[in-house]
Amino acid sequence: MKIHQNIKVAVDAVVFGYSDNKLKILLIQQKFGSTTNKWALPGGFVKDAETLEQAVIRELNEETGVKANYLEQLYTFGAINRDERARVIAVSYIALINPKNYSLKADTDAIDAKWFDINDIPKLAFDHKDIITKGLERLKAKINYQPIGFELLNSKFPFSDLENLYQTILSKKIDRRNFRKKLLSFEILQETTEFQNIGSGRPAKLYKFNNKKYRELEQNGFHFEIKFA
Amino acid sequence: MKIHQNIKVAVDAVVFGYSDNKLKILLIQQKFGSTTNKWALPGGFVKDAETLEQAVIRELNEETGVKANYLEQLYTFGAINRDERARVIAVSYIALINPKNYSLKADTDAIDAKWFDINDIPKLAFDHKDIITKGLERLKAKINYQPIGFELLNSKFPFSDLENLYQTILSKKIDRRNFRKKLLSFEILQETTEFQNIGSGRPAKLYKFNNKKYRELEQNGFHFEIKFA
DNA sequence: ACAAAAGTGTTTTACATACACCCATGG
DNA sequence: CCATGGGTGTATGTAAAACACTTTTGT
Repeated sequence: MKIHQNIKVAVDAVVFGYSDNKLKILLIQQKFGSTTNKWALPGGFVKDAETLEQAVIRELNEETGVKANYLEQLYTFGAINRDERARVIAVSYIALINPKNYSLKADTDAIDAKWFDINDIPKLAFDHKDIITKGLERLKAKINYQPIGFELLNSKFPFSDLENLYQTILSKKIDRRNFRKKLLSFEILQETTEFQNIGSGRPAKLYKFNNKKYRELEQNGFHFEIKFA
Repeated sequence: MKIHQNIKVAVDAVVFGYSDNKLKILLIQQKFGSTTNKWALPGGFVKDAETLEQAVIRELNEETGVKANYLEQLYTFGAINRDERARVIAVSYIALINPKNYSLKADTDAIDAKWFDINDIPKLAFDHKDIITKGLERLKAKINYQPIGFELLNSKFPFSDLENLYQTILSKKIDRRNFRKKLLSFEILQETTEFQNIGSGRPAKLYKFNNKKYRELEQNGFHFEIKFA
């Protein structure tokens, strides 16, 4: 096969995290190199002997030290001049992680990694802003018909966390009673015996997402779906 | 930028058509070359100076002579051995066309192109079967929340065509009265004064999809959505 | 007159929405 | 006892689902 093609393949990850009731994105900064000082999505070139997914996982680990619980291909960006240095197409992914589970290795020699509030993203390299926009759209759409929000929370969480998560991501108020009623009706949340005590207010009962139950229900044709006008 | 990467980038299209009340897919057959006799999705390598989308459009035109009204990126397939000859990643697209608008140029020297019933797909090259599966999933999901079905029909069509299209793609019976009521409630269908007379039965009034009206409504927050258990 | 497809309304059921007060704890 | 956040039920509105007969044409 003699094809003369000079296109490089990269992967980039839009990593979402949730903490302090805010939706965040994980960005890195090359401390040295051609794009110094510009923040960018974690990512890099795919190796000849690894799949796209392996490449994202590897790059994420190398650059930030995190491992995503949830990883999903987002979109492939192929504009001709998205990288001025060469023709590079970027296969992008979205990842969900719980920031509390990792301390970013911001101390390595080459790279700084930080969480940024989704509403306070700095100027980014390449077309990474577009990738984030697309990623956010996907996230907003997806939490309505797949129970992926749990990936952003602690494994045991109070109902209010889940509620705030949805309100934050969708940027809208949701009635507490209706939300709770709906979620509980799915029977994929498991009540624990534990409580969380913040300091003021009544302690909140903690729940767990029952993934096994969810998969069972899914098999039987159940379809997770939330609709809040 | 010195990256030693030996990965080629290709595009492939899952082209859906609808005729004789059947959902079809457009496949090509290399008459000569390494994959002779195996049917495959139309597609090919991306040129250095064209975008991914331009590449699909070009390949589609070269190999089959069709031009898609609707084209949407589907997924990027990056398994390591999906093509035994080299490492090739495939950015796949789905396209919708009305087969009646094109006669396939099955007469060219190198390639045969044919419509295949979705339920009667031959053995395919590479992982093209997987790509079709993914494409079909996307199509099934998407006709429920975007008015793309019209792209598969004549610009003026009887209600029964639309109804059959949905029933065929979703593989389920839909109540005629409820379907009609729902679609009409959106006010994106324009009644024409024409009728279609098949030969037996009462002639059917023809409708047009009012794209302009749809875009207006969309702007005002309207969201096309069909739900049939 | 009959076969074939188009066209048409009403009733029932389920789910989404709207809405406000009491409870348990810490300070 | 007050501030803070957690927990709960009901009534109303709206859209989905179920369901069968009449109309228009060709033969």
